[in-house]
Amino acid sequence: MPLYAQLTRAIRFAIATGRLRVGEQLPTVRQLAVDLRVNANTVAKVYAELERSGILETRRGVGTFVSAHHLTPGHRDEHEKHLKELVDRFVEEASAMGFSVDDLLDQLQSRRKKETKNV
Amino acid sequence: MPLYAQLTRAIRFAIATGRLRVGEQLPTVRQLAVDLRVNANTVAKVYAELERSGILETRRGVGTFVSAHHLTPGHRDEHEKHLKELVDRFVEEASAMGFSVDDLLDQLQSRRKKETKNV
DNA sequence: CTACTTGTACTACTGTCGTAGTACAATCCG
DNA sequence: CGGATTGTACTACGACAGTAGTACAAGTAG
Repeated sequence: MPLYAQLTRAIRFAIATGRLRVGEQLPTVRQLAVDLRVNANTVAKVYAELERSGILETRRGVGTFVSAHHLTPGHRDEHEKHLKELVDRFVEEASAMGFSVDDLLDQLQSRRKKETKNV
Repeated sequence: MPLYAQLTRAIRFAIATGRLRVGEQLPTVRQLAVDLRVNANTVAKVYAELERSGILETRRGVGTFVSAHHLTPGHRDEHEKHLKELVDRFVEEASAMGFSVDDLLDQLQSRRKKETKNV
Protein backbone atom coordinates (compact mmCIF):
# COMPACT_ATOMS: atom_id res chain seq x y z
CA MET A 1 0.00 0.00 0.00
CA PRO A 2 1.39 3.41 -1.03
CA LEU A 3 2.66 5.81 1.60
CA TYR A 4 0.00 8.43 1.05
CA ALA A 5 -2.78 5.88 1.47
CA GLN A 6 -1.29 4.54 4.68
CA LEU A 7 -1.01 8.02 6.08
CA THR A 8 -4.54 8.94 5.06
CA ARG A 9 -5.91 5.87 6.77
CA ALA A 10 -3.89 6.47 9.88
CA ILE A 11 -5.14 10.03 10.26
CA ARG A 12 -8.75 9.11 9.54
CA PHE A 13 -8.50 6.33 12.06
CA ALA A 14 -6.92 8.56 14.68
CA ILE A 15 -9.76 11.03 14.35
CA ALA A 16 -12.44 8.37 14.29
CA THR A 17 -11.15 6.83 17.49
CA GLY A 18 -10.67 10.17 19.22
CA ARG A 19 -6.90 10.01 19.44
CA LEU A 20 -7.00 13.27 17.49
CA ARG A 21 -9.64 15.69 18.71
CA VAL A 22 -11.48 18.54 17.03
CA GLY A 23 -9.36 21.67 16.89
CA GLU A 24 -6.15 19.87 17.60
CA GLN A 25 -3.16 20.78 15.46
CA LEU A 26 -1.42 18.21 13.32
CA PRO A 27 2.33 18.25 12.70
CA THR A 28 3.67 20.54 10.02
CA VAL A 29 3.91 18.99 6.57
CA ARG A 30 7.67 19.32 6.75
CA GLN A 31 7.90 18.05 10.29
CA LEU A 32 5.80 15.00 9.61
CA ALA A 33 7.72 14.43 6.41
CA VAL A 34 10.96 14.32 8.38
CA ASP A 35 9.48 12.03 11.03
CA LEU A 36 8.21 9.56 8.47
CA ARG A 37 11.25 9.98 6.19
CA VAL A 38 9.00 10.99 3.37
CA ASN A 39 8.76 13.91 0.97
CA ALA A 40 6.85 16.93 2.22
CA ASN A 41 4.70 16.84 -0.87
CA THR A 42 3.37 13.44 0.03
CA VAL A 43 2.19 14.72 3.39
CA ALA A 44 0.80 17.86 1.80
CA LYS A 45 -1.30 15.83 -0.62
CA VAL A 46 -2.75 13.80 2.20
CA TYR A 47 -3.63 16.95 4.12
CA ALA A 48 -5.16 18.48 1.02
CA GLU A 49 -7.25 15.42 0.30
CA LEU A 50 -8.48 15.25 3.87
CA GLU A 51 -9.34 18.92 3.70
CA ARG A 52 -11.40 18.31 0.58
CA SER A 53 -13.17 15.60 2.54
CA GLY A 54 -13.90 18.22 5.16
CA ILE A 55 -12.20 16.58 8.11
CA LEU A 56 -9.16 18.88 8.21
CA GLU A 57 -8.68 22.62 8.01
CA THR A 58 -5.45 24.26 6.97
CA ARG A 59 -4.30 27.84 7.41
CA ARG A 60 -1.18 29.02 5.67
CA GLY A 61 1.58 30.13 7.91
CA VAL A 62 -0.17 28.55 10.87
CA GLY A 63 -0.76 24.87 10.40
CA THR A 64 -3.32 22.15 9.86
CA PHE A 65 -6.09 21.31 12.32
CA VAL A 66 -8.86 18.82 12.82
CA SER A 67 -12.07 20.40 11.57
CA ALA A 68 -15.39 20.31 13.35
CA HIS A 69 -17.23 19.88 10.08
CA HIS A 70 -17.30 16.12 10.29
CA LEU A 71 -19.79 16.36 13.13
CA THR A 72 -22.45 18.21 11.13
CA PRO A 73 -25.52 16.31 9.91
CA GLY A 74 -24.62 16.93 6.28
CA HIS A 75 -21.30 15.26 6.71
CA ARG A 76 -22.86 12.39 8.57
CA ASP A 77 -25.07 11.72 5.56
CA GLU A 78 -22.11 11.89 3.25
CA HIS A 79 -20.26 9.52 5.48
CA GLU A 80 -23.10 7.04 5.44
CA LYS A 81 -23.17 7.24 1.67
CA HIS A 82 -19.51 6.23 1.62
CA LEU A 83 -20.36 3.26 3.78
CA LYS A 84 -23.00 2.18 1.31
CA GLU A 85 -20.56 2.45 -1.55
CA LEU A 86 -18.04 0.42 0.35
CA VAL A 87 -20.61 -2.26 1.02
CA ASP A 88 -21.59 -2.21 -2.63
CA ARG A 89 -18.08 -2.97 -3.76
CA PHE A 90 -17.79 -5.58 -1.06
CA VAL A 91 -20.96 -7.42 -2.01
CA GLU A 92 -20.08 -7.28 -5.67
CA GLU A 93 -16.65 -8.71 -5.13
CA ALA A 94 -17.97 -11.45 -2.91
CA SER A 95 -20.62 -12.45 -5.39
CA ALA A 96 -17.96 -12.67 -8.08
CA MET A 97 -16.33 -15.23 -5.79
CA GLY A 98 -19.58 -17.10 -5.51
CA PHE A 99 -20.60 -15.91 -2.05
CA SER A 100 -24.02 -14.66 -1.12
CA VAL A 101 -24.93 -11.78 1.17
CA ASP A 102 -25.89 -14.36 3.77
CA ASP A 103 -22.41 -15.84 3.66
CA LEU A 104 -21.00 -12.41 4.38
CA LEU A 105 -23.45 -11.89 7.21
CA ASP A 106 -22.51 -15.19 8.82
CA GLN A 107 -18.84 -14.41 8.61
CA LEU A 108 -19.31 -10.93 10.01
CA GLN A 109 -21.50 -12.09 12.85
CA SER A 110 -19.01 -14.69 13.99
CA ARG A 111 -16.43 -11.91 13.92
CA ARG A 112 -18.62 -9.70 16.06
CA LYS A 113 -18.89 -12.42 18.66
CA LYS A 114 -15.12 -12.65 18.88
CA GLU A 115 -14.89 -8.91 19.40
CA THR A 116 -17.46 -8.74 22.16
CA LYS A 117 -15.74 -11.64 23.82
CA ASN A 118 -12.65 -9.49 24.22
CA VAL A 119 -14.53 -6.47 25.55
CA MET B 1 -10.90 -2.15 -13.89
CA PRO B 2 -8.38 -3.89 -16.18
CA LEU B 3 -9.59 -6.29 -18.83
CA TYR B 4 -8.06 -9.38 -17.31
CA ALA B 5 -9.73 -8.70 -13.97
CA GLN B 6 -13.11 -8.19 -15.56
CA LEU B 7 -12.76 -11.43 -17.45
CA THR B 8 -11.62 -13.34 -14.39
CA ARG B 9 -14.61 -12.12 -12.43
CA ALA B 10 -16.99 -12.90 -15.23
CA ILE B 11 -15.80 -16.49 -15.52
CA ARG B 12 -15.77 -17.06 -11.76
CA PHE B 13 -19.26 -15.66 -11.57
CA ALA B 14 -20.50 -17.78 -14.47
CA ILE B 15 -19.23 -20.91 -12.75
CA ALA B 16 -20.53 -19.92 -9.35
CA THR B 17 -24.01 -19.34 -10.70
CA GLY B 18 -24.01 -22.50 -12.80
CA ARG B 19 -24.07 -20.81 -16.17
CA LEU B 20 -20.85 -22.73 -16.82
CA ARG B 21 -20.98 -26.34 -15.65
CA VAL B 22 -18.30 -28.79 -14.63
CA GLY B 23 -16.64 -30.35 -17.65
CA GLU B 24 -17.90 -27.75 -20.05
CA GLN B 25 -15.42 -26.35 -22.53
CA LEU B 26 -14.58 -22.67 -22.62
CA PRO B 27 -13.80 -20.82 -25.84
CA THR B 28 -10.32 -21.05 -27.26
CA VAL B 29 -7.94 -18.35 -26.04
CA ARG B 30 -7.74 -17.02 -29.58
CA GLN B 31 -11.45 -17.28 -30.18
CA LEU B 32 -12.35 -15.46 -26.99
CA ALA B 33 -9.66 -12.90 -27.73
CA VAL B 34 -11.28 -12.17 -31.07
CA ASP B 35 -14.75 -11.99 -29.56
CA LEU B 36 -13.65 -9.56 -26.89
CA ARG B 37 -11.27 -7.69 -29.23
CA VAL B 38 -8.43 -8.40 -26.87
CA ASN B 39 -4.99 -9.93 -27.15
CA ALA B 40 -4.83 -13.71 -26.86
CA ASN B 41 -2.26 -13.39 -24.12
CA THR B 42 -4.69 -11.57 -21.91
CA VAL B 43 -7.15 -14.42 -22.14
CA ALA B 44 -4.39 -16.95 -21.66
CA LYS B 45 -3.27 -15.30 -18.43
CA VAL B 46 -6.78 -15.39 -17.10
CA TYR B 47 -7.12 -19.06 -17.93
CA ALA B 48 -3.75 -19.78 -16.36
CA GLU B 49 -4.60 -17.93 -13.18
CA LEU B 50 -7.93 -19.70 -12.89
CA GLU B 51 -6.16 -23.00 -13.43
CA ARG B 52 -3.78 -22.20 -10.60
CA SER B 53 -6.85 -21.54 -8.50
CA GLY B 54 -8.04 -25.01 -9.42
CA ILE B 55 -11.29 -24.07 -11.08
CA LEU B 56 -10.16 -24.65 -14.67
CA GLU B 57 -8.25 -27.38 -16.43
CA THR B 58 -6.42 -26.92 -19.68
CA ARG B 59 -5.13 -29.48 -22.14
CA ARG B 60 -2.87 -28.37 -24.94
CA GLY B 61 -4.22 -28.94 -28.40
CA VAL B 62 -7.65 -29.57 -26.95
CA GLY B 63 -8.92 -26.64 -24.94
CA THR B 64 -9.84 -25.37 -21.51
CA PHE B 65 -12.54 -26.85 -19.33
CA VAL B 66 -14.28 -26.25 -16.05
CA SER B 67 -12.63 -28.44 -13.45
CA ALA B 68 -14.44 -30.53 -10.88
CA HIS B 69 -11.83 -29.73 -8.28
CA HIS B 70 -13.71 -26.80 -6.88
CA LEU B 71 -16.27 -29.18 -5.44
CA THR B 72 -13.81 -31.08 -3.25
CA PRO B 73 -13.77 -30.42 0.52
CA GLY B 74 -10.22 -29.11 0.37
CA HIS B 75 -11.17 -26.49 -2.11
CA ARG B 76 -14.22 -25.55 -0.10
CA ASP B 77 -11.96 -24.82 2.85
CA GLU B 78 -9.65 -22.77 0.71
CA HIS B 79 -12.60 -20.88 -0.63
CA GLU B 80 -13.83 -20.12 2.85
CA LYS B 81 -10.38 -18.87 3.75
CA HIS B 82 -10.59 -16.42 0.87
CA LEU B 83 -13.89 -15.21 2.20
CA LYS B 84 -12.34 -14.58 5.58
CA GLU B 85 -9.51 -12.62 4.00
CA LEU B 86 -11.98 -10.56 2.04
CA VAL B 87 -13.94 -9.79 5.19
CA ASP B 88 -10.71 -8.89 6.94
CA ARG B 89 -9.83 -6.28 4.37
CA PHE B 90 -13.39 -5.05 4.44
CA VAL B 91 -13.55 -4.62 8.19
CA GLU B 92 -10.16 -2.98 8.26
CA GLU B 93 -11.08 -0.47 5.60
CA ALA B 94 -14.37 0.31 7.27
CA SER B 95 -12.73 0.88 10.63
CA ALA B 96 -10.28 3.27 8.99
CA MET B 97 -13.38 5.19 7.94
CA GLY B 98 -14.65 5.12 11.48
CA PHE B 99 -17.28 2.42 11.09
CA SER B 100 -17.75 -0.49 13.44
CA VAL B 101 -18.57 -4.08 12.59
CA ASP B 102 -22.09 -3.40 13.78
CA ASP B 103 -22.45 -0.60 11.27
CA LEU B 104 -21.48 -3.01 8.54
CA LEU B 105 -23.92 -5.60 9.80
CA ASP B 106 -26.78 -3.12 9.83
CA GLN B 107 -26.02 -2.03 6.31
CA LEU B 108 -25.74 -5.60 5.05
CA GLN B 109 -28.93 -6.70 6.74
CA SER B 110 -30.95 -3.91 5.22
CA ARG B 111 -29.50 -4.98 1.91
CA ARG B 112 -30.55 -8.57 2.49
CA LYS B 113 -34.10 -7.47 3.09
CA LYS B 114 -34.20 -5.70 -0.24
CA GLU B 115 -32.96 -8.83 -1.96
CA THR B 116 -35.46 -11.17 -0.39
CA LYS B 117 -38.18 -8.70 -1.24
CA ASN B 118 -37.43 -9.25 -4.91
CA VAL B 119 -37.35 -13.03 -4.64
C1' DC C 1 9.01 46.14 6.72
C1' DT C 2 11.60 41.85 7.30
C1' DA C 3 12.55 37.36 8.61
C1' DC C 4 10.45 33.15 9.31
C1' DT C 5 7.09 29.53 9.12
C1' DT C 6 3.46 27.59 6.93
C1' DG C 7 1.20 25.26 2.88
C1' DT C 8 1.31 24.89 -2.52
C1' DA C 9 2.46 24.46 -7.59
C1' DC C 10 5.21 22.65 -10.98
C1' DT C 11 8.36 19.43 -12.89
C1' DA C 12 10.62 15.23 -13.52
C1' DC C 13 12.16 10.70 -12.46
C1' DT C 14 11.26 5.84 -11.51
C1' DG C 15 9.00 1.70 -11.07
C1' DT C 16 5.10 -1.05 -12.04
C1' DC C 17 1.01 -2.71 -14.42
C1' DG C 18 -1.63 -3.89 -18.38
C1' DT C 19 -1.67 -5.08 -22.99
C1' DA C 20 -0.12 -6.38 -27.48
C1' DG C 21 3.06 -8.68 -30.91
C1' DT C 22 5.62 -12.44 -32.26
C1' DA C 23 7.55 -16.75 -32.10
C1' DC C 24 7.52 -21.31 -29.82
C1' DA C 25 5.90 -25.96 -27.89
C1' DA C 26 2.64 -29.54 -27.14
C1' DT C 27 -1.15 -32.20 -28.69
C1' DC C 28 -4.56 -33.97 -31.77
C1' DC C 29 -6.30 -36.00 -36.11
C1' DG C 30 -6.22 -37.43 -40.78
C1' DC D 1 4.51 -38.30 -40.62
C1' DG D 2 2.45 -33.56 -41.33
C1' DG D 3 -0.75 -30.03 -41.04
C1' DA D 4 -3.83 -27.79 -37.97
C1' DT D 5 -5.21 -26.36 -33.48
C1' DT D 6 -4.36 -25.60 -28.90
C1' DG D 7 -1.97 -23.23 -25.00
C1' DT D 8 2.68 -20.80 -23.63
C1' DA D 9 7.13 -17.93 -23.24
C1' DC D 10 9.44 -13.91 -24.21
C1' DT D 11 9.79 -9.22 -25.33
C1' DA D 12 8.56 -4.56 -25.65
C1' DC D 13 5.87 -0.63 -25.46
C1' DG D 14 2.56 2.77 -23.49
C1' DA D 15 0.33 4.64 -19.61
C1' DC D 16 -0.15 5.66 -15.13
C1' DA D 17 0.81 6.09 -10.13
C1' DG D 18 3.80 7.38 -6.57
C1' DT D 19 7.36 9.97 -4.91
C1' DA D 20 10.92 13.42 -4.61
C1' DG D 21 13.21 18.05 -5.70
C1' DT D 22 12.92 22.71 -6.18
C1' DA D 23 10.98 27.01 -6.27
C1' DC D 24 6.94 29.83 -5.06
C1' DA D 25 3.00 32.12 -2.38
C1' DA D 26 0.50 33.29 1.68
C1' DG D 27 0.31 34.31 6.17
C1' DT D 28 2.42 35.35 11.05
C1' DA D 29 5.30 37.58 14.39
C1' DG D 30 8.83 40.55 15.87
